[in-house]
Amino acid sequence: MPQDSPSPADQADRFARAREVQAVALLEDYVEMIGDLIAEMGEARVADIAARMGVAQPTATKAIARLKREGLATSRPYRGVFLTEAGAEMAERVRARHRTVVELLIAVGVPAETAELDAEGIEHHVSDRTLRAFEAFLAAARH
Amino acid sequence: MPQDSPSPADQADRFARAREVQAVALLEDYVEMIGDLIAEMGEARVADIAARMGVAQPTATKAIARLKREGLATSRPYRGVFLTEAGAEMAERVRARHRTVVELLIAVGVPAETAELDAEGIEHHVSDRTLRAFEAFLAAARH
DNA sequence: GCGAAGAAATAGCCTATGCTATATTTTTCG
DNA sequence: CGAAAAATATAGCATAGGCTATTTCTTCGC
Ligand SMILES: [Mn+2]
Ligand SMILES: [Mn+2]
Ligand SMILES: [Mn+2]
Ligand SMILES: [Mn+2]
Repeated sequence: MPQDSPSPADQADRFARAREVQAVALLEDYVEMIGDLIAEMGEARVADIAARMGVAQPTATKAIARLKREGLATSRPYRGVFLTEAGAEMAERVRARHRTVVELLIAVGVPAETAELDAEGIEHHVSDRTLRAFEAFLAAARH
Repeated sequence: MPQDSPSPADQADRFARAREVQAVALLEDYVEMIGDLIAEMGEARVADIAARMGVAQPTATKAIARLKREGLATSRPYRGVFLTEAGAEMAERVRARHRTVVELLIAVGVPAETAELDAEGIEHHVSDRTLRAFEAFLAAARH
């Protein structure tokens, strides 16, 4: 069955969706990781955020400005970064999805290291519907 | 098993990898789709490329300029776009990976429509190692 | 309490991707 | 053939996300 190709309009919608996802992917990674830092170290410093993201410090500062602009984080000059309620909620959701994606990859035979590496990018494109399917598959696999 | 968190350096590497993937994702989508157009219509016109990508025509023109710069496509003003050998090779690889990702998603219980939607973004983050795991899983699932 | 060190902010630059508006070229058709 | 229409290119603008260099603020240690 050579599954017929999508209509041009459908395909355009898919690409548009992928672009939208991309626009929030960076925010998701930042809030998840800032949540980690607060949990592990009690606070999230700009220097640590930059180090974990693998970017220069001004790059992290600019990203934090965007998080604040979008209501996901708060901070005062020369002080640590905190998550708003919305930010913390997003962090929790993103963290859970990340774990599920890694587990799903491992469950279908991907080596753990590779699963972690690929999941960092894949996770952002996993819709709620797909996430539920992953969870159901994992529940079934666990008997 | 609370799988210990990655070292900051490891995590930074993962994020860096995801950023690199992102930089080539757009090129991959363009070459795959240009290949489709050539196969279906005999040629790839800028207007059709823009329509399928869901972007304005000048946006497509600019992307084509980048494809040319990177040796993946050729074109002359007011004429169609063609893939170079490297471009055609990439298109084939990307097309195969796209199919495998969709099949894998369906195999673990994702509805076909959703699989197509999510795959458009996921595919770019699927490494060779993960792709091989997907293929092995699908082969096994087919008994 | 004060100066050095460290952390964060700011300035200024770059590329990639979007867009709209407009100019130019090719194609079509009366 | 030649004008109108269609397609493509170009100009100019915006935002996101990188960077380095420099300034400013906080913290630490004597
Ligand atoms: Mn991620
Ligand atoms: Mn993640
Ligand atoms: Mn894609
Ligand atoms: Mn694709």
